[in-house]
Amino acid sequence: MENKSPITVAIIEDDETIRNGFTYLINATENYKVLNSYSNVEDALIGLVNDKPQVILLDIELPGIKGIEAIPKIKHILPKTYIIMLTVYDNEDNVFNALTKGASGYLTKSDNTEKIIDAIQEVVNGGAPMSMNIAKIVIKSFHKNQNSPLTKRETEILEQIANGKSRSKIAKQMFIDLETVKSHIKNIYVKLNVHSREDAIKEAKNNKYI
Amino acid sequence: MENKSPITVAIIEDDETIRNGFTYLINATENYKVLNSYSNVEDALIGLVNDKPQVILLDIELPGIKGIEAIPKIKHILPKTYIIMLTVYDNEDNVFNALTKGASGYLTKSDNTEKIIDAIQEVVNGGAPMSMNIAKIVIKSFHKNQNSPLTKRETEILEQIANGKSRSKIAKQMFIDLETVKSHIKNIYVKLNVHSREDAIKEAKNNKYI
DNA sequence: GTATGTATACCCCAATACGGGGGATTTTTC
DNA sequence: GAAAAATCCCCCGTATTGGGGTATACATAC
Repeated sequence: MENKSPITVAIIEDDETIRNGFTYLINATENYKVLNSYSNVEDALIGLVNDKPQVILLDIELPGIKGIEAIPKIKHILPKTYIIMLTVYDNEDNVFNALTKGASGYLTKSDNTEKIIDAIQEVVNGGAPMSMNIAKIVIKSFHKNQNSPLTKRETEILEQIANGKSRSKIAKQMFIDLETVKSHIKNIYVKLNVHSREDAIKEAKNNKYI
Repeated sequence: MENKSPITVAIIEDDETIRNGFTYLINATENYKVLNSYSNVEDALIGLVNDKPQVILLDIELPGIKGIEAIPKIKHILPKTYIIMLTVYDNEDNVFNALTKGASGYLTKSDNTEKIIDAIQEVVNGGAPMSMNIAKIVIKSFHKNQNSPLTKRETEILEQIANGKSRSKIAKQMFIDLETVKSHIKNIYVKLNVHSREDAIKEAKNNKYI
């Protein structure tokens, strides 16, 4: 298998020890090759154009341009490159920001170092490698509150409101009278202790009622 | 370690071969015990009250009440029980429905059978076990379209609209004039070829512009 | 160095939607 | 059979909406 063209990787990580460690580990693995490693995003954006790696390991805590901000910049010059985030912290905002900006994987450095090879393989296969704690955060973000004060019908209507629908559209779509929708909305406002669509949506999303 | 109280599991799966296979596999593993297995949700809902398992393996394709509908019913009687979905299909809607209703894990049966033990362990540890293809679907749902026709400012405003904010609220919050917000919204409508907030939100979400 | 795109701001208008006040009836659920 | 949920009705004044047209400052691009 030694003739197979290797999976190419680039590393952006300011800690020299970690950077060299990963480089060594990856290069020591058959069919994997580190094309280049960078200590900051600014340098990386210049070098990556020539490297054209399949996978980039991207640290979040970097001097200058942060890892999160780097994602769209990298995607801009290398749209097909897979980005795997590396970090010591599992900050929730960072996780969702990185994912919405286009990261394909997210690993915390507490992971066994060897897992990085599996992660690279997985991402090349179209997968989405995540550390256990990251998977937990991601899945939890989907879970709805089982203790919503809203009834089923009220929840349905609030969801439609959150989709920007007017009362009359909601009425037509649900085959009920406009007045019924108004009644439900009034009840929703009382239950959530709000006085506008905006606040109702905010409150409901905060509490994961919708 | 044999004296440690085992992790208790229940199985809801209509295929007898699979059901018995999992039961055997789990019971054969130290510190794991299948309390009961059911071929349908109706029976399970009666028996589970006494079983009180820590983890439930729940098939999606079931006769009568489907696995997805079973989740809230199970959560209702056993709020602390972890539910791991089992299925042969990785249908997207099913994945998101199961997760919003409270499933903690999602495995496709194509997975190596032994992985079920790891998954049970992971879920008990507060994790979120997923098959590779499921992780991919979940992560992909976060990715935004990098080819949005909307400018940065337009995207910001459309996000606020999707949060139910009025033009005037958006103006105040962004420290710009109401008329400026109106101009942006007009441009958004032209670009997305829509004529209402509702359609703009729908179009933007469909294309993952927001 | 001029064209393009972006963000900003202004005016006018008619139609609709909104939030809040009150009350009533039927269907479902426990 | 009591309680909760879903349905429908009327009145009111204010705010919001979508669409028409126009204009300026600024940056970047080519």
